[in-house]
Amino acid sequence: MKKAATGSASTQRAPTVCDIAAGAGVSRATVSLVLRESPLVHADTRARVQAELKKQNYVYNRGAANLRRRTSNAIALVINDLANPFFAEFATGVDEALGERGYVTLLGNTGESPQRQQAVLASLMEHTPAGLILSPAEHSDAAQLRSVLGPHLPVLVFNRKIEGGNWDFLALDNQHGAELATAHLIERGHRRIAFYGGHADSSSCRQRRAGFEKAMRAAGLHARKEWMIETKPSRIDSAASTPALFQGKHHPTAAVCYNDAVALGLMLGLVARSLRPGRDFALTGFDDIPEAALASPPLTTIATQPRERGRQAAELLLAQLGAAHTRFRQTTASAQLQVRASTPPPTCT
Amino acid sequence: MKKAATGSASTQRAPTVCDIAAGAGVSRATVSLVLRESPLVHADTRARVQAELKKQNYVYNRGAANLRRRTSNAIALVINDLANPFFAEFATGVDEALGERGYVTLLGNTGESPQRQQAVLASLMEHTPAGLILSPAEHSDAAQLRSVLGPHLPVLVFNRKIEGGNWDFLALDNQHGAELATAHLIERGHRRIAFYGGHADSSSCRQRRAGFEKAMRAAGLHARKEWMIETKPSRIDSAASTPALFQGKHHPTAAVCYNDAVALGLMLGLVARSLRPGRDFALTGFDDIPEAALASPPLTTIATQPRERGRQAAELLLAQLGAAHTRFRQTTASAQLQVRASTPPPTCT
DNA sequence: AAGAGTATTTAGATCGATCTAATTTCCGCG
DNA sequence: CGCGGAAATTAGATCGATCTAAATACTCTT
Repeated sequence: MKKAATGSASTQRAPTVCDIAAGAGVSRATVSLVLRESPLVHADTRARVQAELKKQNYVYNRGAANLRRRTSNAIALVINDLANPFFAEFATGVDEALGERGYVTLLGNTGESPQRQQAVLASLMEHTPAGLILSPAEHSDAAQLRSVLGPHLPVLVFNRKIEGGNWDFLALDNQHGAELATAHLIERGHRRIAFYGGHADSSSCRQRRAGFEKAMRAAGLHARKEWMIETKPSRIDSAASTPALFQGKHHPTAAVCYNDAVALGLMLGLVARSLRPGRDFALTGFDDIPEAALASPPLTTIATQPRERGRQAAELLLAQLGAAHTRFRQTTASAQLQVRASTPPPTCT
Repeated sequence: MKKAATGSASTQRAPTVCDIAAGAGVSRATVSLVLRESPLVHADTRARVQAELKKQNYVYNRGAANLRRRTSNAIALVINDLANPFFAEFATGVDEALGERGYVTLLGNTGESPQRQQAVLASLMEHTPAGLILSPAEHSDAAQLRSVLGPHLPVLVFNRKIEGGNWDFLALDNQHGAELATAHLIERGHRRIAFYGGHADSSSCRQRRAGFEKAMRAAGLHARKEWMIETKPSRIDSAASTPALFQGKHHPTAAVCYNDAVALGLMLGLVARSLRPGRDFALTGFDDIPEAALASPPLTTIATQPRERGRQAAELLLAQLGAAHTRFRQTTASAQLQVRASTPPPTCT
């Protein structure tokens, strides 16, 4: 009510616990207790302090609090390619789940550059985050990472395993996913099936190939070397590499693609050869990005639910914060087959 | 080299200026000066301190520094829909530009909810960011925002003007963009053109409609009320609303769509009616999201270069930090017409 | 009405880096 | 050799909230 007091506080600088304490006629300590909702303070006092907080439009200063508390409510989230819808969805899920639990997201994007990743992490570490969710850039080095992160920071690695890094890891079930896709094609009657796209030296590609081979073996089929084709995991390169599928005497009638981007590229490449995807040739993707459902024909794919993975990553990390960390653990998120029109039976047997 | 010293520091807790000072035989103040690259300290001393910093693997504590300095290097970035590739690209651009200038991004996502926006902003404000880049949720309230943000925080609003908010504003040239798209269709020979999609009460939709009407008027054509169709700005709802275009006696031969998502949805809706987009019906989008180029047919659209806008937003905000803020200013980013195959001339006139 | 026991409040030190206002060191020159 | 002034360094207070340990205020009980 007293204009002078309110006025001077709001125009000068942000009010502090001191100002509130003075206004409410209590000590700083009491104000601090109210802020942290301690049951120690008397209901009447609490009410008086809270009224004063509102009156002075107080905003809590986490930085100051963290200094003494030695723990913060910020979680660093470092993404290898934020512009990729898959990771944007993942980031959305992380931020959503963290926000619900009262945490704040410190964002960094590395654009697949390990150098930039080091720089970004170093910068974020200065803000003493309580933990880190890292979707690592390709060819990340465990030793380098450990040197920026220090030995104590709770870390959850997503998507790509880091060789020699003992951090908790949330994996997509690449192998099982590819197995499902392959089995689906086999069930539809395909016998000559290729595995198309991806870098064979990336762990996710190796795992998907393994799933493919396992399903083929289980059906008594042979996974031919010349039908294991590498491409960059991009639409463009995938489209350009299409001819590699049709070089020998026999051609495959279907392909399990490394991911949706590759599958969509392959569709373009097929069209360019006057083959109609979903008619003359069957193919599956991986990820279930939004476009997959809208391609023509709609793409049969493996759904990984990136937003859900983001939420899961956040929860795994927060769980790690609570408990004393024992051993590092790996979680594998299951993937589901999403059948659409791109996987008809073969036309000629 | 002395294992005991190094060991005890690294296993106990993070080293502070004190530890470095002790190790290098100087005072905390000197270490602090070295950290801030002050020219006051002697070259030899600087070298000695820096060696010690490296030796103890020191990491700067921004929180502590900010407390005294009353300024931080964190910028809050709050996005209305991070899962949308347009905003994901925007966020990528912001983070990129901020990172280059030594700033760190505090991320928040609101999912178009003004309530969540208030909560997210309140939470981020506790970290005393140096500024805010806000892509506001629909129906954001200026007064509410001002109450969370306080009167002094440098703010840059992106994309949606907030009624009654005196903040710097980076706008897309919605009107001119829509004008370009419309003029392009007219130039191709279309006369019966619809404006399809978006919420008529959103400012960006109003502006795009205004551009559409302006171009129509300029060509002596009439923008029919019944061909101004509202949909949610999503693919699904757009596809479902397609029949609205074909109700009267006369049908449009082309549509200027609110954005790419709407245009891609409309394509689906057309196909469902056995109309071939890019053959029997011409349509344009807005945004030039990556999918636009890969749709079939590839979509003629208005390119807004979201990543570039992100960089621009970051630079505008940082400029505002430097100078004493005078008046609030509006910047309008130009948009370019990107012609692709979705806009043929009309089949029957 | 005093004492035990609980409930509530608080003074003062503390977190880690920075700022202010010195103090100390260094140098050249008379 | 000592003095002035620049260069380099530093002790101690400070930022805002929290913690510790102790003081003060209640409530019963007898």
